[in-house]
Amino acid sequence: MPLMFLNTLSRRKEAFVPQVPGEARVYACGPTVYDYFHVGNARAFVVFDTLRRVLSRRGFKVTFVQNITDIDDKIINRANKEGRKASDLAEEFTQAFRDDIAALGNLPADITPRATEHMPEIIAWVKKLIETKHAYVLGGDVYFAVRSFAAYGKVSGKDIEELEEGARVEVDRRKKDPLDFALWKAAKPGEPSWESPWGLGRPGWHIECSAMSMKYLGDCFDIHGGGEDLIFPHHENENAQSEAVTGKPLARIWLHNGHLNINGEKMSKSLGNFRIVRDILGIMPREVLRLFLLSAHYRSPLDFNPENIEAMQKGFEEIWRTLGRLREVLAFSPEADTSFDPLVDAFQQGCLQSLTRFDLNLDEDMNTAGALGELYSLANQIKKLLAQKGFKFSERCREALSRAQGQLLEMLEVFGVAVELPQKTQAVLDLAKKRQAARQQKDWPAADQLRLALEAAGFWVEDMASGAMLVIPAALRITKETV
RNA sequence: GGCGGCAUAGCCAAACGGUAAGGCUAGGGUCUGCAAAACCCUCAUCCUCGGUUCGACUCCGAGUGCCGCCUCCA
Repeated sequence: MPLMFLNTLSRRKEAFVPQVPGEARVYACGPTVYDYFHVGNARAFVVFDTLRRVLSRRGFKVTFVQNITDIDDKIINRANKEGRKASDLAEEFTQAFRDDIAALGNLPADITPRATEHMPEIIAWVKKLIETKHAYVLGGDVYFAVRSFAAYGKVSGKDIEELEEGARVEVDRRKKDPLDFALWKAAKPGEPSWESPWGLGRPGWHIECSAMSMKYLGDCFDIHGGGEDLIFPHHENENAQSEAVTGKPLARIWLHNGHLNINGEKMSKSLGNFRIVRDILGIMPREVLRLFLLSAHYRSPLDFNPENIEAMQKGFEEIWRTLGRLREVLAFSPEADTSFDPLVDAFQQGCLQSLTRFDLNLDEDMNTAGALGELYSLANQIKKLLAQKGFKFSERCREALSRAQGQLLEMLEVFGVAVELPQKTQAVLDLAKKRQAARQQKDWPAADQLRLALEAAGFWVEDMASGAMLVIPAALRITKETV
């Protein structure tokens, strides 16, 4: 079964067939560094981080490129407002982006090209577009002529004539066509600028992505991804300025994630209804945020609200608890009793089935929501086996549980969730020992007291029917302040 | 106005023609020194109306309702 993706370009599901067998070259649009990124941005980042994990899991050697736009109107505007140098502002938020994306748990991109470090490549592309008559110079500006590229509109499925009727932008009369967009902008006094054949200036928004993606991934790479609000004009323009020259689409498959809503409305900078990831990670575990962001199919809208987050927190705690129990139980010495072996067979089969379905879901247009269901299903099967009353954990059973533990961790890894259970300190071990002793002597007040002490130390206590006591690290939690 | 998407139980959310995963919540029960946890059981015929089919949540048409893009935006 091949990986399938719904390609924005063709509007249909297509099998993933990379240009170079066994390799996957992926480009995902990164941030414009003029502010901290918000949860809506994070959705895109997490979705495409998951994409590369899925591709890796499927055995592809992935090259993942994510750009950083560090020169742009918004950066200049904010810098001006704050009386700072644009480059300083960009530097600050580039670093913030790197910190936050790591805190989110994303794998670092293989390459994180910055626009300001690729001026020669960008200028070369603009020149090439002028030479091939797809662009023209107006004063110190250079524009792409959309009419020169017959397939303009193919990415977004828009009709060029319709677009013009609805055009809401104020039209620069000098342009040949209202839809023509800037490849190069002449610098205004005081603005950051670079030398070019057209005088001092800076690149337009779209050209950097074309220049950098093709530099690192080639003319026509495998997957290009971003939020659905980038389809037009950003990706449309990126493709136009590339394909006009190369004759090939910039990427074979274009993937776009749906928006993150907040109270039913798109979370966005301009609406002002955004929550920055930096703050959110201060009040909730990143594991919960990631699971939440992947709890709906990537193309569906997803609503960021306290109820949905709380539900995910509960689910995460179950998984955490299951892993905690496994750690405890696997530390027990094996029992000789093998009477439960038939149960073990069914258990192993069930686990394997969950894992298989997990992968099938991911193969099918990266259905993380379906895959998450299988993850829970596996966790439930483990919990049920652990809960067998009087169950003797024979060597065979322990092996099965251990395998299931590995499977669960594998699944979590695809979601970018690495559960690191805190180790029990000597003090905790001592408290646990004392509590067991108190229980054996039926000294209930002491046992309860010790349980409270353990809870204060961050560990849950679970008494098993067999008399054994599990000491499980308490799960990370959302702090009181509601999201 | 143009283009696109979505409508599944109290909430979230899968299923890509064969008779509705999973999570949260809720109710009932079992277990337990207590508490916690755990375990068991219960809870939808899939917006409306037509059509195609042996058979549709899944395909087609119409309607209704949301949402997004068409301007910076992940």
